[in-house]
Amino acid sequence: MSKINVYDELQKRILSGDYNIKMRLPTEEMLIKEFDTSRYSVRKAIKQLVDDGLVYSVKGKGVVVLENTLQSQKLNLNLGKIDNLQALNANQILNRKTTIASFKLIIVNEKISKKTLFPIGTPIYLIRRIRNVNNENLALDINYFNAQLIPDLTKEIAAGSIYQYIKDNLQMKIAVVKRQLRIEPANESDYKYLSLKDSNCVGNMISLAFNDDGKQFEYTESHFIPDNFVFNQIIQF
Amino acid sequence: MSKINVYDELQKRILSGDYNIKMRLPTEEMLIKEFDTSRYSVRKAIKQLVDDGLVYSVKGKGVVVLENTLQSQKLNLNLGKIDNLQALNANQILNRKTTIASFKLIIVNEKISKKTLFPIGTPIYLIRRIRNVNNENLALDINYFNAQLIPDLTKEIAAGSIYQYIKDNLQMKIAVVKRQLRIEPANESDYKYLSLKDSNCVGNMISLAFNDDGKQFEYTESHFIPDNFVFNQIIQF
DNA sequence: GAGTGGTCTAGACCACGGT
DNA sequence: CCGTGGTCTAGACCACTCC
Repeated sequence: MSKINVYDELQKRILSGDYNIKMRLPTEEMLIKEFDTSRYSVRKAIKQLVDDGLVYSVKGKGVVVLENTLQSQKLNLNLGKIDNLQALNANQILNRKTTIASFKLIIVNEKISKKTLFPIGTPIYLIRRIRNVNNENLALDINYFNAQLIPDLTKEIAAGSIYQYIKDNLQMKIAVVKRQLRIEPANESDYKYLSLKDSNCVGNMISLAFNDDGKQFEYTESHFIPDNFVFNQIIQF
Repeated sequence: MSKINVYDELQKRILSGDYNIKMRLPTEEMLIKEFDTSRYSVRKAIKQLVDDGLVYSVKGKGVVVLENTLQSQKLNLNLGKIDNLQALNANQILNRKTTIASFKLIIVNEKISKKTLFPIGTPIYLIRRIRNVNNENLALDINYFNAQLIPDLTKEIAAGSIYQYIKDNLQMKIAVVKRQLRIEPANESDYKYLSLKDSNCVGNMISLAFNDDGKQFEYTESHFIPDNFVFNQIIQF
């Protein structure tokens, strides 16, 4: 009999409501016995469930199952881990298209350096891409890629997935992405490129991406039209 | 000689640039020796640094220090852990005021239940509060508190901090808050209560709060005017 | 006081990166 | 191959909750 994964099994039970009545998980000791494993493994699984926002550990009390796990899970279809466009609601997108609005190789000056955190003098690809879904221009991505770390970019690559290129062709590992979201008045190019309709604001998601050498290889601003994306967060106290 | 905290010490060194040149932390074994502690404690400290977005662990390679830690830390003055208003940029707020726009005790109907996830029939306090900072109405909070879990609310309490009341008077522990942020067209009450100026959009931060029994005691929508708050996130791959 | 999760130690083996 | 971080086990003690 092969060992089953503690996390998968507990998640399944929680989501199917097996623990809803008493609002508690079995104690660590009971889980150790049931799954015939060590305390380390049980605690690792519980830690994952806590990160998912399904349960909460209380010292001296037990592991509490949060209410409305099923419904509030919908809140938590986390904006994926890959491409920036995935910040959009990815449900049944029928027809998506990427258009290159501009593609340049430039050198970082003081102004750009201040914004992107790239050192002055760094060569970078500056790419503006329009994300069209079902005939609406939902997002304008303004990418700054360090050309020393991400060399030989072309319009053709940019029309597809640059992240795919980074992983498959350059075999570079993406380690961490830091993001900040703000709401801003739409600027000239937002009006030009986005299907803003009556809105005069955009969401601006700023991303800094780092590879596994700790080097920042990307600064990106994604300008989104309202009503088309969500941003989730779980805070533990 | 009392033991120093591994996390605090490593964080201090990273932020002061001690490891920037080689972009690596010492190996776990070296840290175990230096701090005269167990591998568990060293790994716990590193885990915290990873969560802070300061470093990244790579198997077979080491713990890599991310570039621009100081600058991108600014990105990461995480929207605090307490009251919803802290989603605002909290720098040097001179003069803040809360005004109660409405205060009602109502019973959850089907429509409200669908939105708030409270069961139909639950008594709730429905409170609308205007957050005024330096003579601008920056946010409109629409709170739904389960009146069985948060009893005896008054306008006076609501004019101050309800979270303070929950913790100090009710001695209830807040366990988890799940949040979702969207951008929406401003509605009638947004125009009425907020200093929107020319903008016709608001940020809408939806919060579900749970106590340490796993019960959801709050559903809140915070409507913010643009340009006045940020939302941060760190994603590990 | 009994039972719970949180911290910590000591040790083993595995999987991956770079030489 | 060696050195790295990742996983896992077994066991001890601490801090908190609740009766």
